[in-house]
Amino acid sequence: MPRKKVTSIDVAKLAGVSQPTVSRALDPGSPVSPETRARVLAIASELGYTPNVIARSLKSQSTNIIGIVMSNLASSFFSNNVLEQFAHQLQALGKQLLLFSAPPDRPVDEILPQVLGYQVDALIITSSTPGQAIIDECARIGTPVILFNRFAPGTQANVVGCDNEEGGRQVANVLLDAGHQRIAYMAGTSGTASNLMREKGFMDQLKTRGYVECMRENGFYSYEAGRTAARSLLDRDDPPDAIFCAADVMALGALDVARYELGIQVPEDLSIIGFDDIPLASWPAYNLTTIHQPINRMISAALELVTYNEDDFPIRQITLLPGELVIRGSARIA
Amino acid sequence: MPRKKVTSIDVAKLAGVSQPTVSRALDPGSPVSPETRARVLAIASELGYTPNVIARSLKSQSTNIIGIVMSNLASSFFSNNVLEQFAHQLQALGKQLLLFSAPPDRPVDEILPQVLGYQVDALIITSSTPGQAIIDECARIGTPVILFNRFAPGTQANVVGCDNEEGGRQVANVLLDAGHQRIAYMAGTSGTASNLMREKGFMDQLKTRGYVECMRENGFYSYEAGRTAARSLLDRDDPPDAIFCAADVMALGALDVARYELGIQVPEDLSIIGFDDIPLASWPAYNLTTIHQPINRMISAALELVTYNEDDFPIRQITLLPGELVIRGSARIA
DNA sequence: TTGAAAGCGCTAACAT
DNA sequence: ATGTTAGCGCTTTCAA
Repeated sequence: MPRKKVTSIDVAKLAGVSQPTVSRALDPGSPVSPETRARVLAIASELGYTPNVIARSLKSQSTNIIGIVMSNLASSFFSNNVLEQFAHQLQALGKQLLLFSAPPDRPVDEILPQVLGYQVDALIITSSTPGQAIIDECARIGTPVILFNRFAPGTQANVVGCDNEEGGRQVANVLLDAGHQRIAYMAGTSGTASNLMREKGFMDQLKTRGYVECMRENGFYSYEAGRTAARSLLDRDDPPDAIFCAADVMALGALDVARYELGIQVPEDLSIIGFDDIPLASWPAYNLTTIHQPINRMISAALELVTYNEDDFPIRQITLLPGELVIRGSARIA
Repeated sequence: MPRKKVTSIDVAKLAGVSQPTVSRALDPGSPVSPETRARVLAIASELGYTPNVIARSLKSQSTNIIGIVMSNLASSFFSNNVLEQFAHQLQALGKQLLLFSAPPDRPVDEILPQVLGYQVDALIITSSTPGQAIIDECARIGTPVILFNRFAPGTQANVVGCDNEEGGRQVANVLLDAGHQRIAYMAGTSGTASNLMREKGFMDQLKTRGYVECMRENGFYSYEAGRTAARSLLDRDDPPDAIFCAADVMALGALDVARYELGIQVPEDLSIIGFDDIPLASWPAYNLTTIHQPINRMISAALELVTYNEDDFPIRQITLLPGELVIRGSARIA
């Protein structure tokens, strides 16, 4: 038995037809006589023939492959949900995901040329923001780029995300409304648009309402970073009575440090609010008050951009969907 | 500006060389005069030329794409770690991951032909076990298949996994050693090899040591299923004083139900032991005693199979790496 | 309805 | 060291 894939030529020979006829028989839209089609399909299935998608792509200039660039897959507890949703929805459309895991310390631009080499039909980027050059190149060759929860000021890329800035403002409001006096912001991975916008909305709104001396601690989107940042904040002489964490996973770290390392009562002595509403946030061990990202609607919006017609291409779209405060038990608020 | 990818022909024209020379200039191993190579590379980078991997694959019969089939990406808290590791390691080898998310309720065999259509160089399967026909087909065309923590009795596929059976035995031993009287097994997703083997090792060892009346509850690899199963077990007239959960994520659900719904002291009144050692297991809110899966070594072993030489193909390999009991605070054991 | 022919962009064999 | 030629497996004109 030869180590060889079955090709349409093999099927054609056995069926006594030409090779293109095999192609047509497999394409429901093509005109083939019912008998021929039946015979070809029978032989194809008998031989276990599967069309070579690579060859088809070369000819048809469309791979049905969507490139997705992520980082934090293991640590954020948010990306994995996003990824699974994308995978399911795209598979239903007959499209596949080519996954690129971006090291958080290196610019995406280094791996994007590689991704484009695979002739992906679209590119979803959920890690850091790519440079202008790459985005221009994608526009030139007609490859849609969707920044998912990433914002690239001044570029032509499409953006789908949660309205992070408004989310930050909401948190500022509820904390001030509840009478918190010493408020802190625990930042996420620096340079990410999500962190920038959440911080901006939060800080701006605090200032607007006359609260200016907000504490701040650098962080990173991970549980451990949340723990570290929480220690810094809570060891101060004037520790905060409320912390807004840029992501749920950091908030969980902060909660654990407060409760199990420092013996601080949450929410009695300290309010903690997160952002994302990951599944863990609702578990009773945490019961985290947070801003819910409308992930289903965000995915749907992204998918529309993935599949839009090339003619629509030059239209740049920015879709920011509102988050929603989910009140649980980690914050003393009205 | 034309909506068209730059091809090697474009580069060739501008450089005043033939198209194959462009190919050679980009391949460090090919003989090209230094001056020519420099000129070609300069022009290529100026035009933003990226080789078309699809075309290359068609010719070279190797795509550098590895197919990976997963389910539970969002819910298990284990798969996402596996996936990220694979992605990183494979990228370092210049290979990419084509991700297929398998619906848990449908057989993998339905999507595998589709995967093979992409001419993947290897196939990693971490969801359910594929049928014999597909595995034979892969063997015939020389595509390595690696079952990751899945076991297909009687097939020729390669297997890499944790020694689940031995892990189950270890748990049986420590629970009996500590004098537990009413022991229960909380099963994972039925039909998965991991669940089968863990249960077998556990039950067999209990019996060997004279304990026969082990309770049992059906479950599924998710937090919610762990909660549901825990309620069933703990609502019994003779509730268990120890539960071995087939996966950490179920154990976390069980812990939360015990503590927050039923007010049961863990580990004083109930011992809970999991399997996997996911990151959450070490968080102080859970502090779960569990069997650690040697995920790094499992990934390495799988990667060796992914990249092995075709000549080695017929050698089937089964690699079972030992897990390790990690003693934390959720079980009253010696 | 079907077959013949061309070609997607690249690599590999051969020739120079 | 470089150019010429062929061909990977498929889809897509174009004829018949």
